[in-house]
Amino acid sequence: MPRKQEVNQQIRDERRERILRVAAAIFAEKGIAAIKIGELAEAAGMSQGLLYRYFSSKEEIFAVLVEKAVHSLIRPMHDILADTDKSAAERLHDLTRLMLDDIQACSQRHRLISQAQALPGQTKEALAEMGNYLQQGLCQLIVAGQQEKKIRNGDPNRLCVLYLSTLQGLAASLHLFGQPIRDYFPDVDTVYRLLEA
Amino acid sequence: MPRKQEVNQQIRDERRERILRVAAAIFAEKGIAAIKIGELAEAAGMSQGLLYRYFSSKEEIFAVLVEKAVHSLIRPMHDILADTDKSAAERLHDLTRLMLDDIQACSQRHRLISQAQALPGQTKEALAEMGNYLQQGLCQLIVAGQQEKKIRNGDPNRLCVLYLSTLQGLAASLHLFGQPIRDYFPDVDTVYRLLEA
Amino acid sequence: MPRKQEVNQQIRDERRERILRVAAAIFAEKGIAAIKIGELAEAAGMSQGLLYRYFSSKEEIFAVLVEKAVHSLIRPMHDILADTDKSAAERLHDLTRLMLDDIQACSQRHRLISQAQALPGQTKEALAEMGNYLQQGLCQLIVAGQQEKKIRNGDPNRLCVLYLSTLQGLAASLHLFGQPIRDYFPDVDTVYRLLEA
Amino acid sequence: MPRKQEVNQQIRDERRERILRVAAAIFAEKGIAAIKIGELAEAAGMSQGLLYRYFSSKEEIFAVLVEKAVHSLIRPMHDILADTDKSAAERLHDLTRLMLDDIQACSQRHRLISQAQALPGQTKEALAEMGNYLQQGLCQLIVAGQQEKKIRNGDPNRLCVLYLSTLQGLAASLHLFGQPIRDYFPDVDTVYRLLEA
DNA sequence: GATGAATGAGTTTTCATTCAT
DNA sequence: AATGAATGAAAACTCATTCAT
Repeated sequence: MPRKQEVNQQIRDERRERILRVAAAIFAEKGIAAIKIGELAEAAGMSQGLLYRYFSSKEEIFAVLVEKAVHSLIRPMHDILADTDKSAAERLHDLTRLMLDDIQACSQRHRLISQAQALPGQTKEALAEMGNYLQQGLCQLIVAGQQEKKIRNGDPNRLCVLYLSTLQGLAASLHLFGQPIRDYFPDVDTVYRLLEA
Repeated sequence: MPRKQEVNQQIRDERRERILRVAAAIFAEKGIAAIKIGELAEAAGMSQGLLYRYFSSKEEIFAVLVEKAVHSLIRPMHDILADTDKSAAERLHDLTRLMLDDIQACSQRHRLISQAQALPGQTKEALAEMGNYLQQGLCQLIVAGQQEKKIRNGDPNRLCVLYLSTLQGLAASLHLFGQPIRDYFPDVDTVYRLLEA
Repeated sequence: MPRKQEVNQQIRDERRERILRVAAAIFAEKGIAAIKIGELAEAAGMSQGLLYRYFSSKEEIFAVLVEKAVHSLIRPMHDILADTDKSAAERLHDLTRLMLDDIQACSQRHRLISQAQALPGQTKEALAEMGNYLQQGLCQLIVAGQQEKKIRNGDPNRLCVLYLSTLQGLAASLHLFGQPIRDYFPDVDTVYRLLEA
Repeated sequence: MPRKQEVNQQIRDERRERILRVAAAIFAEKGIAAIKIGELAEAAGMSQGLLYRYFSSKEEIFAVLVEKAVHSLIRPMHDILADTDKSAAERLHDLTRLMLDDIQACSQRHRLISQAQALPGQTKEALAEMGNYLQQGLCQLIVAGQQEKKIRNGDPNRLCVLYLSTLQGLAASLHLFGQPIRDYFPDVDTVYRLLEA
């Protein structure tokens, strides 16, 4: 019955995803504190007991949620860094577009990160690491860009912090105020100007 | 003999402030969901019962906290708008400095706003109003600045959203990552550049 | 300063009465469980602390309230029993009128008695005693009336129970349903018919 | 394997009934104010948490208790009214017997009604409606009985009020004084005499 | 594997009573 | 004597987690 096992595994994966998706939705609507296991199980169309076969605790769900959010930030950054065909300035421009698009598509994912402080130490550390990774990668690009004379001068770390904070702020605003922000969401070039020489 | 009324009132005011201060501190450390009435009362050096003479519920404490945070944003904005002696560009520069200083001094206050979604409808609406007020005031200044040819062209609302989001993002980052961010906190001119012509 | 003491005592008496009056009013409106010391003190126009100089506990207030209600039932009964000039039948007729008038004037007082079970043992016993006293007195009158051939035959205790329950029921109904009952409140003769030969 | 749905429902129903039964018993012994959720849960042999799966609040338990009491009054009245084979006088006699028997069997149920004032507005209104229904039905019968010359003359509403109050009073007395009243509980004919021509 | 009833520890909230002034 | 702030014990209520079926 190897076929059966495969099917089983697929069902398991789907369910896991569903739980995470529903959790993200509830979080988006009411904040992290409002995620109740009961509500979550119901919204995911399963019993509470079953939910515990997929995650060992509520905290774990949060942790995975944050981890996924983190990866969705790291992956594009990684790709951009690896894309050595382009100039640093071009890559920063690409990164900016990527991020802005992603924020508009799923602002809650980004916002989730800013609530991670409520989580246990391990997750927080992972988060800090991710922050460092992002910052370091970005710094490299900025330094390279500065050498290309395409990126403005100044401490690259400062530029980094400003740039990343701006992105995070946009995600938060978008989420908190919704349509009014969406209507006036800044375009790539406006944000990129933060970095431009 | 009963205590004199004014003395009483003074004590009341002090206690109320203390509760809010302690709540803000706990929030800063562990997030809004972690504020337990018991812990709060203990940290404020009073019984739980007494705390309920000052606030009718936990929710009310949150609401007041957010409201105060909102006012601390609105007031400086208001002052800047009223300061008609200066040019629009100067005033925007001043506002930027004011905000950055305030964020560095009390990032949790700013961050609190981004957790307001957990609150009941009324508070959320007040928040949205405040957002509108800020945005409108800022837009006026930006339009005026554009006429002075000191502020870059483009839809003023878009600039607004970007500018305010950047500030909020800085507050969030500062809070979330702490010292690393503080070390590279951007200076006024770097942020102001978002607006500059 | 004997005059001063007299005045003081008068003030004390008035306050005591006021507390009881207010307690009775709250009870009337919301039931015995709803009497909160804080509310009571405020409605009586004094501080909670002062209230405790007049009554040592909430329970005591209830006890006194019930006791007063009991006495207001016992006294007329006593008077009627003592009024040996009239025939038993006449006296029963008088008693009926007295009771009905009193119920209409202050139904809550009567109703209070039926909530006395919530009170401590002592008060309950006093209540039981009062019940016995009423029943015995009434029985005497009924037996005398039966000898006069003016009161219907049958076990006098049974008649007693029925008669007293009817009065209590009228008080309860009046209180619970208010005006609709007041409009159709039975007259003396209709009730007296329960006893009449 | 999950329990079968019908079995589950049956367990639920039984538990719900048990809670109500225990609540009624505590009420009977100590009054409505004395019902503590903790005590209730323990007496019903379940945890407090479980109890809240059956009733959303203490108030709701009261409300249901009163509602059930009300229905147990309305149903027999309804049946009697529908029993058109008999004369009005016969039906009133039947109703009287029914009521007296029920009062002796479960006086607390009747007494509960007189504590309904402690409940929220909605329940109180339902109660008033029930009062009206009873009164109207009874009035019809009385008027019919008067036409049959079997029921005494006089305003039927007044007779109604007196009759229903008498029954309520008997329930209250029975409960408050217990055995002494039970020993001398009036028989059907004695009470019926209130109505008889 | 799946259910949802059951638990119980933890949290908020209330309120009679006391106490410093 | 008078106040009303302060207490603390008790109550209501919530919810993550476990467990019998």
